[in-house]
Amino acid sequence: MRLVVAECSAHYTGRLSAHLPLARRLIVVKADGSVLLHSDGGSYKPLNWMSPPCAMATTAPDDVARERGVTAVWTVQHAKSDDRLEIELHEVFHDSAHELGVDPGLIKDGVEAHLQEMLAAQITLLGDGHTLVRREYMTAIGPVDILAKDPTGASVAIEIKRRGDIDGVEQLTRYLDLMNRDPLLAPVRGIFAAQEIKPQARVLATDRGIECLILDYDAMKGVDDVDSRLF
Amino acid sequence: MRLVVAECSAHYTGRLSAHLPLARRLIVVKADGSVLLHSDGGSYKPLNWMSPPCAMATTAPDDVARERGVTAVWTVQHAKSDDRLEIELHEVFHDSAHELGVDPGLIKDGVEAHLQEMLAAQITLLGDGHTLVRREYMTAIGPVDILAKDPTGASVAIEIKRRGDIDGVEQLTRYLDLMNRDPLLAPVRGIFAAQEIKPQARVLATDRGIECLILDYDAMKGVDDVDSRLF
DNA sequence: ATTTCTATTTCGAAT
DNA sequence: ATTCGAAGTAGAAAT
Repeated sequence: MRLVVAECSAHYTGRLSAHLPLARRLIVVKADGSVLLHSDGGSYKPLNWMSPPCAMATTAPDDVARERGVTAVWTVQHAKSDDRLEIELHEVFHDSAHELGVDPGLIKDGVEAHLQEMLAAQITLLGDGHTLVRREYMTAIGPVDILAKDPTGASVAIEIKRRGDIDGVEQLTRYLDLMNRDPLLAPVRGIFAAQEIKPQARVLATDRGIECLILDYDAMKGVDDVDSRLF
Repeated sequence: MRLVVAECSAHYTGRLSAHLPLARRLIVVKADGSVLLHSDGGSYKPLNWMSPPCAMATTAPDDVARERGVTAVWTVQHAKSDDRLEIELHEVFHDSAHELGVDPGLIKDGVEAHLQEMLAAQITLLGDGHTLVRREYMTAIGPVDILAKDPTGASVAIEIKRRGDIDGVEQLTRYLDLMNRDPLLAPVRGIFAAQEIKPQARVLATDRGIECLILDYDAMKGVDDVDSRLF
């Protein structure tokens, strides 16, 4: 990994064209050839970048560029597309190289799958008397997150999202349309369950007779932990 | 901006929990307090990070940690949420600070808006005899990208995307449902136009009687440039 | 300020 | 290898 702090400008052409005016920035050249151009603010997204696989060519500036104070030109070309990033370096304030080796990578936990597990284990959150039929109930157009039965024995299809927006309602609607054509299942009621449900999604769901359920991750996790401790 | 290359491990808790095992990495601390943890590969996304606004506290390791080779602990706490990133530093190979100043920012061009402009200007791409009614035709649930008329005088609603996927078809379907209830407009035909259309989206569109149109950005841009040159 | 939508999205899983 | 959905999405535009 090479770290360069320099006054520079940049030009990207590919999916779109973009220009970065002259300013002092951090340039990171990774071991795989990818390049990041970072300013001293914003978030983790660079101002400009080139993803691997790509290769960098360093050339001397032409006379016109040298007049403008350019000391070197880096052309980073993507290997598979015609994406290209051209960086004009002016004054260089820092330049160092470091051997980092391969990274073992990130280990995460706590996402949609976990919500599904916990709701399946705490199915009475739907109301007393509800029972779990199964998770990932398979239909012709894909798996429904949870299939349950309500106290009267009627089927309930549940779609789970971390953030409930309109797409999730559309998805559940397609499942319900299909499942309600199956005489062995029909009538199937729908529940849209998420940690947060956007107003537009709630309106659409309600309009289609789909119930909305807010999932409290921490509360469910608490119950889950208590359950685990009982063993 | 501070650049540190060090052997380190990290722990994030917030929207999820994640752990980063001990390895040599680049740590960037930006002027606004945000922190990025980069490995020597992958894409522009850091392995772990903290977005602004946030604050970093440096503490000495406890005895147990010092036994493990920890030389310092950085705790980065988000100012508005309870997101927290904890970095345990072991051996430090590089540590430097740089004044970068405010960045003028990126200037881009060539996106969906441009596709819409060009298609409006080259409306006969829909077929000879088509005429433009207007761009951003307003309906109760939002603006349709382009409203046109075909050679028979029938209305045509066009939804434009750079990448056409199932959501865009759903969106156009909602517009068509609504517009076809208006006796002054009905019948309204739909065209789904995009630089690329995913197979699933094409199937859904076709099933709903919506025509698919692939937009060739470069070809349209060429025509656009020629048009411009005529002035 | 809040919501919605796009992205040079990136990333991972499933097909 | 593709396709599809989720993201600690981030960032911009519209409300």
